[in-house]
Amino acid sequence: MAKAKLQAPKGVSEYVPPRSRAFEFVRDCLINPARKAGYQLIELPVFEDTELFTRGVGESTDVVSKEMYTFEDRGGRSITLRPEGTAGVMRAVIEHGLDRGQLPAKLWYSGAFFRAERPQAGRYRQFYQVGIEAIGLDDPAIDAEVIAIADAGFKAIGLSKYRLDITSLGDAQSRSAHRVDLVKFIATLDLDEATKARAELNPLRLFDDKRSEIAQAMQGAPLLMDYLSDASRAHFEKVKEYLDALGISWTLNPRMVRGLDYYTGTTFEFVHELLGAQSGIGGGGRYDGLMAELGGQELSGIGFGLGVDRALLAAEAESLIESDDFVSDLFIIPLGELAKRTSLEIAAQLRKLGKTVEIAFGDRALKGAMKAADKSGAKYVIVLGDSEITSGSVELKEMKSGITSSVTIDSLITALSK
RNA sequence: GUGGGCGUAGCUCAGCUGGUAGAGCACUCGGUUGUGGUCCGAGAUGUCGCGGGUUCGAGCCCCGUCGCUCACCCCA
Repeated sequence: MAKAKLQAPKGVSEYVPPRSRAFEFVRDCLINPARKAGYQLIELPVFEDTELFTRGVGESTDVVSKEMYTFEDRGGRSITLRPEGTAGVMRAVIEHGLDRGQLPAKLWYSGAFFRAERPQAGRYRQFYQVGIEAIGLDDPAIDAEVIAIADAGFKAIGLSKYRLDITSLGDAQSRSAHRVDLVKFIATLDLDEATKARAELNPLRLFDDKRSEIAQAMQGAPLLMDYLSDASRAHFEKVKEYLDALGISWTLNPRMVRGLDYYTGTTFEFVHELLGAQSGIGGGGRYDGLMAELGGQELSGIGFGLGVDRALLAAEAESLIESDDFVSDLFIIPLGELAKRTSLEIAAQLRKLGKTVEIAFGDRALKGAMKAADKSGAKYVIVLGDSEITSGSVELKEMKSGITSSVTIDSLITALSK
């Protein structure tokens, strides 16, 4: 194409019809379980003070060190397009005193997030997540419920070819004991400079390296799971027990690593089998130090982020998406100027009563309009001309059967509701 | 940041050892004066990503460039 042609910025996900319908469906499936569990909407800005993320997410993470969209606003403040949801929710909870009321505070959100990465299948620079956060309760039962809510979302879509990985990162005590031994172990490995630097920032990251020589070398590394304090272990055992009781199958993955520094205790990840390299469709965990880190009270929290784009990709990979699940109740074809006006009135009436109504504007040939009606998937069609308006009755055609019946315009609503 | 693949109509793609573009789908109109799906006919749509080079001649070969895509690092 010519270079003057405008196009979307690199690596963003866009959803246009008809696929946008599937996107909407997937997103709603992921949101509804949270609503049913008493979580309430929190709608936040897509940009925040950069410091929120450097402090909240952690400077050692790739997300913060090289993937943030950061810029200066006109007042010279450093602003960043949100790369994830939890930090912003914590900020708002503290700012609005939601942590002073009934606990836990249970919130859900849905929207766009941004990371300046090299795009690939299932990884976009602007992507969509649905997330929840439960703040102020460290009962293992809520860990299980949070996981169950995510699972219910995926199941509502119809997904089945995925697994749930869980582990516990323990409390601060558990982690520092493990870290000492892990660092010692890593020091015995022969690593390139970049990997060494990464290990220094967060040695756990090496567990997630996909290069086979690294994975092999890490086989004998000490596992955090073996360093859990009694309290952390007991908490984690309970979580597993509750998941079993819920009939949610899980896989213990002691090598699982999450990319954000705030995670503690229970962490989990949903991995889909049919996706490419970016197979994580959702994940989350506890973040018991985050509130305090951001200047709030010492409150624990747990939450998840689910990838809407990836869940859609997964649904398509499992052939779950029906191409035409949207249908209008009625399609009106007006013939002439008066009919056009009357159509608008009829449509407005019926829409007020809850019907989905489309009108074929543009004075096209009747055959073309019928074709458009057919394509739209409308259940019924009426042709509205002068004779119909004067007589007050129309031929209501049921598209599927082709049968028409004569009904008065005033009784359309009852005819459509049959 | 690193590596591979690919750029031809709105979409999916074909285009032979170089001879200045084609199919299917979709779209519009007609066959059928105010009733869709099938069928038949007609029509519209391209600076072959862009720039340069080789050649009598480039969609095809060469160089550059931009874009897309997949993978690595990492993540939803």
